[in-house]
Amino acid sequence: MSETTGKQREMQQRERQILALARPILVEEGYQGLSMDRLAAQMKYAKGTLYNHFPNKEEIVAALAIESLELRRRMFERASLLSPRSRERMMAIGSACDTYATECGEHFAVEQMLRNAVIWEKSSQKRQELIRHCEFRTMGIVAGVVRDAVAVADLQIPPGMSAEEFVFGFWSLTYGSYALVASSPSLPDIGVTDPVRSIRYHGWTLMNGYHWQPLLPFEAAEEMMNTFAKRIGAHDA
Amino acid sequence: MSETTGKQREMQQRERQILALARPILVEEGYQGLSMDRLAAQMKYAKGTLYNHFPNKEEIVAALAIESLELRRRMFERASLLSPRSRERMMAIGSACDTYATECGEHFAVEQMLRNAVIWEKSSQKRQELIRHCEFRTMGIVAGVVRDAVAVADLQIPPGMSAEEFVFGFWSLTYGSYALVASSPSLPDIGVTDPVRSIRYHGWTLMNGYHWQPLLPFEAAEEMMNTFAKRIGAHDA
DNA sequence: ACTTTTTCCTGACGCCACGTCAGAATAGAA
DNA sequence: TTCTATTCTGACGTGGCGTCAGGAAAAAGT
Repeated sequence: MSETTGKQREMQQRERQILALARPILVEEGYQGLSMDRLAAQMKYAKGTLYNHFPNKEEIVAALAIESLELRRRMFERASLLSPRSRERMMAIGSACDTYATECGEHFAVEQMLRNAVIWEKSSQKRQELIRHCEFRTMGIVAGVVRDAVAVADLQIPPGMSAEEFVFGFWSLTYGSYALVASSPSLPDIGVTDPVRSIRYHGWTLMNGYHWQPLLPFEAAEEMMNTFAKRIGAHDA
Repeated sequence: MSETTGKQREMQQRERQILALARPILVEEGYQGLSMDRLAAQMKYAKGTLYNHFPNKEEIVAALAIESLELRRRMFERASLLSPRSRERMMAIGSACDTYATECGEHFAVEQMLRNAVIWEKSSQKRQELIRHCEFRTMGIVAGVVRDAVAVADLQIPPGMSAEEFVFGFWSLTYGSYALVASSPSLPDIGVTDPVRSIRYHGWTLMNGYHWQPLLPFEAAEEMMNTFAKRIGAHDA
Protein backbone atom coordinates (compact mmCIF):
# COMPACT_ATOMS: atom_id res chain seq x y z
CA MET A 1 0.00 0.00 0.00
CA SER A 2 1.66 3.10 1.28
CA GLU A 3 5.37 3.41 1.64
CA THR A 4 4.94 4.83 5.09
CA THR A 5 5.94 1.43 6.33
CA GLY A 6 5.71 0.07 9.84
CA LYS A 7 7.80 2.46 11.85
CA GLN A 8 6.35 5.55 10.24
CA ARG A 9 2.79 4.59 11.03
CA GLU A 10 3.76 3.41 14.47
CA MET A 11 5.32 6.81 15.13
CA GLN A 12 2.22 8.73 14.12
CA GLN A 13 -0.02 6.44 16.08
CA ARG A 14 2.15 6.79 19.16
CA GLU A 15 2.14 10.55 18.86
CA ARG A 16 -1.65 10.51 18.89
CA GLN A 17 -1.57 8.16 21.85
CA ILE A 18 0.71 10.46 23.81
CA LEU A 19 -1.59 13.40 23.26
CA ALA A 20 -4.70 11.38 24.04
CA LEU A 21 -3.20 10.24 27.33
CA ALA A 22 -1.78 13.62 28.23
CA ARG A 23 -4.92 15.69 27.78
CA PRO A 24 -7.03 14.28 30.61
CA ILE A 25 -4.10 14.38 33.01
CA LEU A 26 -3.38 17.95 32.05
CA VAL A 27 -7.00 18.98 32.48
CA GLU A 28 -7.61 17.19 35.74
CA GLU A 29 -4.32 17.78 37.49
CA GLY A 30 -2.92 20.82 35.78
CA TYR A 31 0.42 21.47 34.22
CA GLN A 32 2.32 20.41 37.31
CA GLY A 33 0.30 17.23 37.57
CA LEU A 34 1.50 16.01 34.19
CA SER A 35 4.78 14.17 34.70
CA MET A 36 6.83 12.73 31.90
CA ASP A 37 7.74 9.66 33.93
CA ARG A 38 4.13 8.96 34.67
CA LEU A 39 3.09 9.52 31.09
CA ALA A 40 5.81 7.17 29.88
CA ALA A 41 4.73 4.55 32.38
CA GLN A 42 1.11 4.83 31.31
CA MET A 43 2.04 4.08 27.75
CA LYS A 44 4.32 1.08 27.67
CA TYR A 45 7.34 3.03 26.52
CA ALA A 46 10.39 4.48 28.22
CA LYS A 47 10.78 8.15 28.91
CA GLY A 48 13.41 8.54 26.23
CA THR A 49 10.89 7.52 23.61
CA LEU A 50 8.61 10.31 24.72
CA TYR A 51 11.45 12.72 24.18
CA ASN A 52 11.83 11.41 20.63
CA HIS A 53 8.42 12.87 19.90
CA PHE A 54 8.44 16.03 22.01
CA PRO A 55 11.60 17.80 23.10
CA ASN A 56 9.99 18.92 26.35
CA LYS A 57 6.79 19.03 28.33
CA GLU A 58 5.80 22.41 26.98
CA GLU A 59 5.68 21.05 23.46
CA ILE A 60 3.06 18.53 24.50
CA VAL A 61 0.94 21.33 25.89
CA ALA A 62 1.46 23.33 22.72
CA ALA A 63 0.47 20.37 20.55
CA LEU A 64 -2.69 19.88 22.57
CA ALA A 65 -3.46 23.59 22.39
CA ILE A 66 -3.19 23.46 18.62
CA GLU A 67 -5.76 20.67 18.51
CA SER A 68 -8.03 22.78 20.69
CA LEU A 69 -7.60 25.96 18.69
CA GLU A 70 -8.34 24.04 15.52
CA LEU A 71 -11.51 22.66 17.02
CA ARG A 72 -12.61 26.14 17.97
CA ARG A 73 -11.82 27.47 14.54
CA ARG A 74 -13.94 24.76 12.92
CA MET A 75 -16.77 25.50 15.32
CA PHE A 76 -16.58 29.21 14.47
CA GLU A 77 -16.54 28.39 10.78
CA ARG A 78 -19.63 26.24 10.98
CA ALA A 79 -21.37 28.77 13.21
CA SER A 80 -20.68 31.59 10.81
CA LEU A 81 -22.60 29.71 8.12
CA LEU A 82 -25.78 29.11 10.07
CA SER A 83 -27.61 32.24 8.96
CA PRO A 84 -27.64 34.74 6.14
CA ARG A 85 -28.12 37.75 8.43
CA SER A 86 -24.94 39.28 9.80
CA ARG A 87 -26.15 39.88 13.33
CA GLU A 88 -27.39 36.34 13.59
CA ARG A 89 -24.10 35.02 12.28
CA MET A 90 -22.33 36.90 15.03
CA MET A 91 -24.74 35.49 17.57
CA ALA A 92 -24.07 32.01 16.25
CA ILE A 93 -20.37 32.56 16.84
CA GLY A 94 -21.29 33.64 20.34
CA SER A 95 -23.14 30.35 20.74
CA ALA A 96 -20.04 28.56 19.55
CA CYS A 97 -18.09 30.27 22.31
CA ASP A 98 -20.67 29.13 24.85
CA THR A 99 -20.52 25.58 23.62
CA TYR A 100 -16.75 25.54 23.40
CA ALA A 101 -16.20 26.89 26.89
CA THR A 102 -19.01 24.89 28.46
CA GLU A 103 -18.96 21.52 26.73
CA CYS A 104 -15.35 21.46 25.65
CA GLY A 105 -14.03 22.71 28.93
CA GLU A 106 -10.98 20.48 28.58
CA HIS A 107 -10.05 22.30 25.38
CA PHE A 108 -10.62 25.72 26.86
CA ALA A 109 -8.47 24.78 29.84
CA VAL A 110 -5.55 23.67 27.68
CA GLU A 111 -5.79 26.81 25.58
CA GLN A 112 -5.52 28.80 28.79
CA MET A 113 -2.29 27.08 29.79
CA LEU A 114 -0.52 28.33 26.72
CA ARG A 115 -1.22 31.87 27.90
CA ASN A 116 1.44 31.29 30.52
CA ALA A 117 4.50 33.11 29.26
CA VAL A 118 6.94 30.46 30.44
CA ILE A 119 5.16 27.66 28.62
CA TRP A 120 4.73 29.75 25.51
CA GLU A 121 8.39 30.69 25.36
CA LYS A 122 9.63 27.14 25.75
CA SER A 123 7.51 25.81 22.90
CA SER A 124 9.06 25.50 19.47
CA GLN A 125 9.08 28.22 16.85
CA LYS A 126 7.19 25.93 14.52
CA ARG A 127 4.29 25.36 16.88
CA GLN A 128 4.20 29.04 17.83
CA GLU A 129 3.83 29.77 14.16
CA LEU A 130 1.00 27.27 13.80
CA ILE A 131 -0.79 28.76 16.76
CA ARG A 132 -0.49 32.31 15.49
CA HIS A 133 -1.75 31.22 12.11
CA CYS A 134 -4.75 29.46 13.61
CA GLU A 135 -5.63 32.49 15.74
CA PHE A 136 -5.25 34.64 12.69
CA ARG A 137 -7.65 32.50 10.71
CA THR A 138 -10.14 32.42 13.56
CA MET A 139 -10.03 36.19 13.83
CA GLY A 140 -10.48 36.28 10.05
CA ILE A 141 -13.74 34.40 10.27
CA VAL A 142 -15.25 36.81 12.76
CA ALA A 143 -13.82 39.91 11.13
CA GLY A 144 -15.28 38.62 7.85
CA VAL A 145 -18.73 38.57 9.37
CA VAL A 146 -18.22 42.13 10.58
CA ARG A 147 -17.05 43.33 7.18
CA ASP A 148 -20.02 41.67 5.52
CA ALA A 149 -22.29 43.41 7.99
CA VAL A 150 -20.74 46.73 7.16
CA ALA A 151 -21.02 45.98 3.43
CA VAL A 152 -24.76 45.40 3.61
CA ALA A 153 -25.20 48.34 6.02
CA ASP A 154 -26.41 46.22 8.91
CA LEU A 155 -23.63 47.82 10.91
CA GLN A 156 -21.46 50.90 11.02
CA ILE A 157 -18.16 50.73 12.80
CA PRO A 158 -16.59 53.93 14.00
CA PRO A 159 -14.13 55.64 11.68
CA GLY A 160 -10.55 54.66 12.42
CA MET A 161 -11.52 51.34 13.98
CA SER A 162 -10.62 48.20 12.07
CA ALA A 163 -12.93 45.20 11.87
CA GLU A 164 -10.39 43.37 14.02
CA GLU A 165 -10.47 45.98 16.74
CA PHE A 166 -14.23 45.80 16.62
CA VAL A 167 -14.08 42.05 17.08
CA PHE A 168 -11.64 42.52 19.93
CA GLY A 169 -14.48 43.90 22.05
CA PHE A 170 -16.62 40.81 21.69
CA TRP A 171 -13.61 38.59 22.05
CA SER A 172 -12.68 40.29 25.33
CA LEU A 173 -16.21 40.08 26.62
CA THR A 174 -16.66 36.35 25.98
CA TYR A 175 -13.10 35.35 26.76
CA GLY A 176 -13.13 37.38 29.95
CA SER A 177 -16.42 35.89 31.06
CA TYR A 178 -15.43 32.29 30.62
CA ALA A 179 -11.97 32.86 32.05
CA LEU A 180 -13.58 34.37 35.13
CA VAL A 181 -16.12 31.58 35.36
CA ALA A 182 -13.37 28.97 35.15
CA SER A 183 -11.05 30.64 37.64
CA SER A 184 -13.21 32.46 40.13
CA PRO A 185 -14.78 29.85 42.35
CA SER A 186 -16.53 32.54 44.34
CA LEU A 187 -18.63 34.04 41.55
CA PRO A 188 -21.92 32.85 43.06
CA ASP A 189 -20.94 34.29 46.45
CA ILE A 190 -20.19 37.56 44.77
CA GLY A 191 -23.65 37.61 43.25
CA VAL A 192 -23.25 36.24 39.73
CA THR A 193 -25.48 33.21 39.61
CA ASP A 194 -26.15 32.60 35.92
CA PRO A 195 -23.04 33.76 34.11
CA VAL A 196 -23.96 32.30 30.71
CA ARG A 197 -27.19 34.22 30.56
CA SER A 198 -25.36 37.33 31.76
CA ILE A 199 -22.78 37.00 29.03
CA ARG A 200 -25.44 36.64 26.38
CA TYR A 201 -27.29 39.67 27.68
CA HIS A 202 -24.17 41.82 27.70
CA GLY A 203 -23.18 40.65 24.24
CA TRP A 204 -26.64 41.44 22.96
CA THR A 205 -26.48 44.87 24.59
CA LEU A 206 -23.08 45.59 23.09
CA MET A 207 -24.51 44.82 19.66
CA ASN A 208 -27.37 47.17 20.38
CA GLY A 209 -24.87 49.82 21.38
CA TYR A 210 -23.41 49.54 17.89
CA HIS A 211 -26.94 49.54 16.40
CA TRP A 212 -26.26 46.24 14.69
CA GLN A 213 -29.37 45.54 12.57
CA PRO A 214 -31.83 44.02 12.84
CA LEU A 215 -32.61 44.81 16.47
CA LEU A 216 -34.64 42.11 18.13
CA PRO A 217 -35.84 41.47 21.67
CA PHE A 218 -33.51 39.60 23.97
CA GLU A 219 -35.88 36.70 24.45
CA ALA A 220 -35.91 36.05 20.72
CA ALA A 221 -32.14 36.34 20.58
CA GLU A 222 -31.73 33.93 23.43
CA GLU A 223 -34.00 31.38 21.80
CA MET A 224 -32.08 31.73 18.59
CA MET A 225 -28.76 31.17 20.33
CA ASN A 226 -30.10 27.99 21.91
CA THR A 227 -31.04 26.74 18.47
CA PHE A 228 -27.62 27.61 17.11
CA ALA A 229 -25.94 25.86 20.02
CA LYS A 230 -27.79 22.64 19.21
CA ARG A 231 -26.78 22.80 15.57
CA ILE A 232 -23.16 23.47 16.41
CA GLY A 233 -22.72 20.64 18.85
CA ALA A 234 -19.18 19.82 19.76
CA HIS A 235 -18.81 16.44 18.18
CA ASP A 236 -15.79 15.92 16.01
CA ALA A 237 -12.10 15.27 15.98
CA MET B 1 7.63 51.51 74.04
CA SER B 2 5.56 48.77 72.58
CA GLU B 3 5.54 45.27 73.95
CA THR B 4 5.99 43.90 70.45
CA THR B 5 9.60 43.47 71.40
CA GLY B 6 12.53 42.71 69.18
CA LYS B 7 11.57 39.39 67.69
CA GLN B 8 8.04 40.43 66.87
CA ARG B 9 9.10 43.46 64.90
CA GLU B 10 11.90 41.55 63.28
CA MET B 11 9.40 38.95 62.15
CA GLN B 12 7.08 41.51 60.58
CA GLN B 13 9.92 43.29 58.91
CA ARG B 14 11.28 40.04 57.52
CA GLU B 15 7.88 39.09 56.18
CA ARG B 16 7.73 42.37 54.29
CA GLN B 17 11.26 41.76 53.05
CA ILE B 18 10.37 38.33 51.74
CA LEU B 19 7.42 39.68 49.82
CA ALA B 20 9.37 42.63 48.50
CA LEU B 21 12.08 40.31 47.20
CA ALA B 22 9.68 37.72 45.82
CA ARG B 23 7.49 40.02 43.77
CA PRO B 24 9.99 41.11 41.13
CA ILE B 25 11.27 37.56 40.70
CA LEU B 26 7.74 36.28 40.34
CA VAL B 27 6.85 38.94 37.81
CA GLU B 28 9.98 38.67 35.72
CA GLU B 29 10.53 34.94 35.79
CA GLY B 30 7.12 33.55 36.55
CA TYR B 31 5.98 31.09 39.14
CA GLN B 32 8.56 28.51 38.16
CA GLY B 33 11.31 31.08 38.24
CA LEU B 34 10.77 31.77 41.93
CA SER B 35 12.79 29.27 43.94
CA MET B 36 12.75 29.05 47.69
CA ASP B 37 16.49 28.32 47.85
CA ARG B 38 17.27 31.34 45.76
CA LEU B 39 14.94 33.55 47.77
CA ALA B 40 16.53 32.38 51.01
CA ALA B 41 19.98 33.04 49.61
CA GLN B 42 19.00 36.53 48.52
CA MET B 43 17.93 37.41 52.01
CA LYS B 44 20.59 36.37 54.48
CA TYR B 45 18.48 33.65 56.06
CA ALA B 46 18.25 29.91 55.72
CA LYS B 47 15.47 28.20 53.85
CA GLY B 48 13.92 26.92 57.04
CA THR B 49 13.34 30.48 58.20
CA LEU B 50 11.38 31.16 55.06
CA TYR B 51 9.17 28.22 55.91
CA ASN B 52 8.55 29.72 59.32
CA HIS B 53 6.73 32.55 57.60
CA PHE B 54 5.06 30.76 54.71
CA PRO B 55 4.26 27.05 54.73
CA ASN B 56 4.85 26.77 50.98
CA LYS B 57 5.56 28.70 47.83
CA GLU B 58 1.90 29.12 47.00
CA GLU B 59 1.31 31.06 50.18
CA ILE B 60 3.85 33.64 49.10
CA VAL B 61 1.99 34.08 45.85
CA ALA B 62 -1.28 34.34 47.73
CA ALA B 63 0.15 36.94 50.10
CA LEU B 64 1.39 39.00 47.17
CA ALA B 65 -1.95 38.65 45.42
CA ILE B 66 -3.70 39.98 48.51
CA GLU B 67 -1.49 43.07 48.45
CA SER B 68 -2.37 43.53 44.79
CA LEU B 69 -6.09 43.04 45.25
CA GLU B 70 -6.05 45.53 48.09
CA LEU B 71 -4.28 48.07 45.92
CA ARG B 72 -6.90 47.62 43.24
CA ARG B 73 -9.71 47.96 45.73
CA ARG B 74 -8.28 51.22 47.01
CA MET B 75 -7.89 52.49 43.46
CA PHE B 76 -11.50 51.60 42.71
CA GLU B 77 -12.62 53.29 45.88
CA ARG B 78 -10.84 56.52 45.06
CA ALA B 79 -12.02 56.38 41.46
CA SER B 80 -15.62 55.95 42.50
CA LEU B 81 -15.44 59.25 44.37
CA LEU B 82 -14.12 61.37 41.54
CA SER B 83 -17.48 62.50 40.20
CA PRO B 84 -21.05 62.96 41.35
CA ARG B 85 -22.58 61.56 38.13
CA SER B 86 -23.02 57.81 38.05
CA ARG B 87 -21.87 57.26 34.49
CA GLU B 88 -18.73 59.23 35.10
CA ARG B 89 -18.05 57.32 38.29
CA MET B 90 -18.21 54.10 36.28
CA MET B 91 -15.87 55.57 33.70
CA ALA B 92 -13.47 56.54 36.48
CA ILE B 93 -13.45 52.94 37.63
CA GLY B 94 -12.70 51.98 34.06
CA SER B 95 -9.76 54.37 34.17
CA ALA B 96 -8.62 52.71 37.35
CA CYS B 97 -8.62 49.39 35.49
CA ASP B 98 -6.53 50.91 32.73
CA THR B 99 -4.05 52.31 35.20
CA TYR B 100 -3.92 49.15 37.25
CA ALA B 101 -3.31 46.87 34.30
CA THR B 102 -0.96 49.23 32.50
CA GLU B 103 1.10 50.89 35.21
CA CYS B 104 0.81 48.22 37.88
CA GLY B 105 1.45 45.36 35.52
CA GLU B 106 3.37 43.54 38.20
CA HIS B 107 0.27 43.49 40.37
CA PHE B 108 -2.00 42.40 37.57
CA ALA B 109 0.42 39.58 36.74
CA VAL B 110 0.47 38.27 40.29
CA GLU B 111 -3.30 38.43 40.51
CA GLN B 112 -3.40 36.29 37.39
CA MET B 113 -1.25 33.60 38.92
CA LEU B 114 -3.74 32.96 41.64
CA ARG B 115 -6.25 32.04 38.95
CA ASN B 116 -4.30 28.86 38.48
CA ALA B 117 -6.32 26.17 40.22
CA VAL B 118 -3.28 24.36 41.62
CA ILE B 119 -1.87 27.46 43.26
CA TRP B 120 -5.26 28.49 44.59
CA GLU B 121 -5.93 25.11 46.15
CA LYS B 122 -2.59 24.92 47.91
CA SER B 123 -2.99 28.29 49.58
CA SER B 124 -4.34 28.43 53.10
CA GLN B 125 -7.99 28.67 54.03
CA LYS B 126 -7.28 31.93 55.82
CA ARG B 127 -5.79 33.66 52.79
CA GLN B 128 -8.50 32.28 50.52
CA GLU B 129 -11.00 33.88 52.86
CA LEU B 130 -9.18 37.20 52.75
CA ILE B 131 -9.09 37.13 48.97
CA ARG B 132 -12.77 36.34 48.65
CA HIS B 133 -13.57 39.12 51.06
CA CYS B 134 -11.48 41.62 49.13
CA GLU B 135 -13.09 40.64 45.84
CA PHE B 136 -16.46 40.91 47.49
CA ARG B 137 -15.73 44.43 48.68
CA THR B 138 -14.39 45.45 45.29
CA MET B 139 -17.50 44.16 43.60
CA GLY B 140 -19.49 46.06 46.24
CA ILE B 141 -17.92 49.34 45.23
CA VAL B 142 -18.88 48.93 41.59
CA ALA B 143 -22.29 47.45 42.29
CA GLY B 144 -22.88 50.41 44.59
CA VAL B 145 -22.27 52.82 41.73
CA VAL B 146 -24.73 50.84 39.62
CA ARG B 147 -27.37 50.87 42.32
CA ASP B 148 -26.92 54.60 42.80
CA ALA B 149 -27.34 55.05 39.05
CA VAL B 150 -30.57 53.09 39.12
CA ALA B 151 -31.77 55.05 42.16
CA VAL B 152 -31.39 58.38 40.40
CA ALA B 153 -32.78 56.96 37.13
CA ASP B 154 -29.57 57.44 35.18
CA LEU B 155 -29.80 53.74 34.37
CA GLN B 156 -32.28 50.94 34.10
CA ILE B 157 -31.06 47.40 34.46
CA PRO B 158 -33.16 44.60 32.99
CA PRO B 159 -35.65 42.95 35.32
CA GLY B 160 -34.23 39.81 36.89
CA MET B 161 -30.66 40.99 36.59
CA SER B 162 -28.82 41.90 39.78
CA ALA B 163 -26.45 44.84 39.99
CA GLU B 164 -23.66 42.29 40.36
CA GLU B 165 -24.57 40.50 37.16
CA PHE B 166 -24.68 43.85 35.47
CA VAL B 167 -21.19 44.62 36.72
CA PHE B 168 -20.04 41.22 35.54
CA GLY B 169 -20.36 42.40 31.95
CA PHE B 170 -17.98 45.30 32.40
CA TRP B 171 -15.71 43.19 34.54
CA SER B 172 -15.50 40.55 31.78
CA LEU B 173 -14.87 43.16 29.13
CA THR B 174 -12.00 44.88 30.93
CA TYR B 175 -10.54 41.78 32.51
CA GLY B 176 -10.72 39.92 29.21
CA SER B 177 -9.07 42.73 27.34
CA TYR B 178 -6.12 43.10 29.64
CA ALA B 179 -5.69 39.37 30.02
CA LEU B 180 -5.55 39.07 26.25
CA VAL B 181 -3.18 41.99 25.94
CA ALA B 182 -0.88 40.45 28.52
CA SER B 183 -0.94 36.95 27.09
CA SER B 184 -1.41 37.27 23.36
CA PRO B 185 1.86 38.51 21.95
CA SER B 186 0.42 38.42 18.46
CA LEU B 187 -2.38 40.94 18.95
CA PRO B 188 -0.79 43.52 16.63
CA ASP B 189 -0.30 40.86 13.93
CA ILE B 190 -3.93 39.94 14.28
CA GLY B 191 -4.93 43.54 13.69
CA VAL B 192 -5.45 45.03 17.15
CA THR B 193 -3.01 47.89 17.36
CA ASP B 194 -4.34 50.14 20.10
CA PRO B 195 -6.07 47.87 22.56
CA VAL B 196 -6.54 50.45 25.31
CA ARG B 197 -8.47 52.76 23.04
CA SER B 198 -10.47 49.78 21.78
CA ILE B 199 -11.38 48.76 25.28
CA ARG B 200 -12.53 52.25 26.13
CA TYR B 201 -14.62 52.44 23.01
CA HIS B 202 -16.31 49.11 23.66
CA GLY B 203 -16.96 50.01 27.27
CA TRP B 204 -18.45 53.30 26.22
CA THR B 205 -20.62 51.49 23.67
CA LEU B 206 -21.79 48.94 26.20
CA MET B 207 -22.90 51.80 28.44
CA ASN B 208 -24.73 53.32 25.51
CA GLY B 209 -26.41 49.96 24.91
CA TYR B 210 -27.82 50.22 28.43
CA HIS B 211 -28.75 53.89 27.82
CA TRP B 212 -26.70 54.94 30.81
CA GLN B 213 -27.33 58.68 31.17
CA PRO B 214 -26.01 61.16 30.35
CA LEU B 215 -24.93 60.13 26.88
CA LEU B 216 -21.88 61.99 25.68
CA PRO B 217 -19.64 61.77 22.63
CA PHE B 218 -16.75 59.37 22.78
CA GLU B 219 -14.14 62.07 22.40
CA ALA B 220 -15.42 63.79 25.52
CA ALA B 221 -15.54 60.49 27.36
CA GLU B 222 -12.00 59.69 26.38
CA GLU B 223 -10.72 63.06 27.54
CA MET B 224 -12.52 62.60 30.81
CA MET B 225 -10.98 59.17 31.34
CA ASN B 226 -7.53 60.60 30.75
CA THR B 227 -8.19 63.18 33.43
CA PHE B 228 -9.43 60.53 35.84
CA ALA B 229 -6.39 58.41 35.14
CA LYS B 230 -4.10 61.26 36.14
CA ARG B 231 -5.99 61.84 39.36
CA ILE B 232 -5.95 58.16 40.25
CA GLY B 233 -2.25 57.61 39.74
CA ALA B 234 -0.88 54.42 41.14
CA HIS B 235 1.30 55.74 43.89
CA ASP B 236 0.84 54.21 47.29
CA ALA B 237 1.56 51.21 49.44
C1' DA C 1 24.41 36.58 87.50
C1' DC C 2 23.32 32.12 86.22
C1' DT C 3 20.26 28.33 84.98
C1' DT C 4 16.23 26.66 82.64
C1' DT C 5 12.90 26.77 79.24
C1' DT C 6 11.02 28.20 75.18
C1' DT C 7 11.41 29.92 70.90
C1' DC C 8 13.74 30.46 66.67
C1' DC C 9 17.33 29.41 63.06
C1' DT C 10 19.97 26.31 60.26
C1' DG C 11 21.38 23.51 56.38
C1' DA C 12 21.84 18.66 55.23
C1' DC C 13 18.56 15.28 53.79
C1' DG C 14 14.74 12.62 51.29
C1' DC C 15 12.01 12.81 47.53
C1' DC C 16 10.58 13.72 42.99
C1' DA C 17 10.58 15.67 38.23
C1' DC C 18 12.98 17.10 33.99
C1' DG C 19 15.92 16.10 30.32
C1' DT C 20 20.34 13.36 28.69
C1' DC C 21 22.99 9.81 26.80
C1' DA C 22 25.76 5.54 26.35
C1' DG C 23 24.64 1.26 25.28
C1' DA C 24 21.13 -2.45 24.07
C1' DA C 25 17.78 -3.87 20.83
C1' DT C 26 15.60 -3.96 16.65
C1' DA C 27 14.55 -3.15 11.70
C1' DG C 28 16.18 -3.04 7.21
C1' DA C 29 19.83 -3.56 3.55
C1' DA C 30 23.38 -6.26 1.41
C1' DT D 1 23.34 -14.25 7.51
C1' DT D 2 25.87 -10.13 8.46
C1' DC D 3 26.25 -5.40 8.86
C1' DT D 4 24.48 -0.74 9.40
C1' DA D 5 21.17 2.67 10.79
C1' DT D 6 17.63 3.71 13.50
C1' DT D 7 15.11 3.53 17.63
C1' DC D 8 14.44 2.37 22.43
C1' DT D 9 15.83 2.17 27.21
C1' DG D 10 16.37 3.43 31.99
C1' DA D 11 20.08 4.92 35.11
C1' DC D 12 22.08 9.31 35.91
C1' DG D 13 22.96 14.41 36.74
C1' DT D 14 20.79 18.46 38.19
C1' DG D 15 17.84 21.20 40.72
C1' DG D 16 13.72 22.41 43.44
C1' DC D 17 10.37 21.57 47.42
C1' DG D 18 9.53 20.81 52.05
C1' DT D 19 11.30 18.49 56.66
C1' DC D 20 13.55 17.96 60.87
C1' DA D 21 17.11 17.01 64.37
C1' DG D 22 20.21 19.68 66.47
C1' DG D 23 22.25 24.09 67.74
C1' DA D 24 21.85 29.15 68.92
C1' DA D 25 19.57 32.81 70.97
C1' DA D 26 16.09 35.02 73.63
C1' DA D 27 12.93 35.03 77.55
C1' DA D 28 11.68 33.50 82.01
C1' DG D 29 12.76 31.99 86.43
C1' DT D 30 15.64 32.03 90.73
